[in-house]
Amino acid sequence: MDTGLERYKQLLREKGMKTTPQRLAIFEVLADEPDRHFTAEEIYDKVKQRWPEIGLATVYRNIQKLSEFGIIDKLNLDDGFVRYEIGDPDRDKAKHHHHHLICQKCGGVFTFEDDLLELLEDRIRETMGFIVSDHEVKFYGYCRECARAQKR
Amino acid sequence: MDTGLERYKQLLREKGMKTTPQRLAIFEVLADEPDRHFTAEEIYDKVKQRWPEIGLATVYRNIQKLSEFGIIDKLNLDDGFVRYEIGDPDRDKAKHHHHHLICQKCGGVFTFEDDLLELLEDRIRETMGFIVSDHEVKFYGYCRECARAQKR
DNA sequence: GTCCATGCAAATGATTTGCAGTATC
DNA sequence: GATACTGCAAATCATTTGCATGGAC
Repeated sequence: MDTGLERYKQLLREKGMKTTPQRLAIFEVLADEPDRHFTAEEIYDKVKQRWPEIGLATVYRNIQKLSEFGIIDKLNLDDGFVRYEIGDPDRDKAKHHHHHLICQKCGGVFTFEDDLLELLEDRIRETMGFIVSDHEVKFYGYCRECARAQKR
Repeated sequence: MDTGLERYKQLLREKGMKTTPQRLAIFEVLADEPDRHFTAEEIYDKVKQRWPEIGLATVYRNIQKLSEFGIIDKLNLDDGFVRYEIGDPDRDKAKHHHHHLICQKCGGVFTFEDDLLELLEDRIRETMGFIVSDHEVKFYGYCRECARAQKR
């Protein structure tokens, strides 16, 4: 399975950055579980299983780079942590058709694919002259499970 | 002009909270400039002009309450500060038809009114069983001014 | 008079930074 | 071998909290 590792290595080379094992391990942790939304600390713990000597600062420094490169996406769930998830490997310059649904009961985070927002972005350009290049959309509410439990 | 002050006082009474001058001053700062997105520190500075003895902690404690009551809205622009703006005084239970456009060049924040998202929310309920009760939508890009400047 | 609220200072906790040693190219 | 990277510890900085005093009801 192509996890994008090679592409990542190449990108590092292009940028004059070195491919350290820690750096690759961090990437792999994110790439291995594309549906999770990792805290820096969670990434740290996960990487530590294979690289016990790694420091938390290294994780922070690298997720920052990863995020700059657009390889991972930042996500803020307003719980005091910045979270990260691996980006879609084959988005050229396409928008993220990817929103987050946050359950206010169980705290679960779900994703929803959609492209309705492009319509909205067109509308924004037309009426405001504002050119949208990215967006972040969060929906708060109750997931299927919790909504069902609530109804009784 | 009805700023909602009276309604706020009444709400405080109902909740068994006291109407201290600091508390009202904080509310007024937010209500006076509905289009601004205030940092806690900014609110503090503003209130300080009339109440020089006020403490920053008091501001934090009160905006937290205000936010719980739904009187002001939290807003995270990912710049390391939580921001606040006064909510729409006559939303009963209506959703916010109010999105934020953030210019990546000048840092300006604009608002855009729209109800297209309700369609999306219906779709989310139908396909995922997730019941949306609120949302936060941010668009990043270039404002009219900066887009124009960029083009040359 | 009771109880909530305030102001101050100290605590917290996620993230950043300085620096000396280490590994990659 | 030069330069970027790491790990550690210390620093930052927004926000929270403890506590004694003060004010609203």
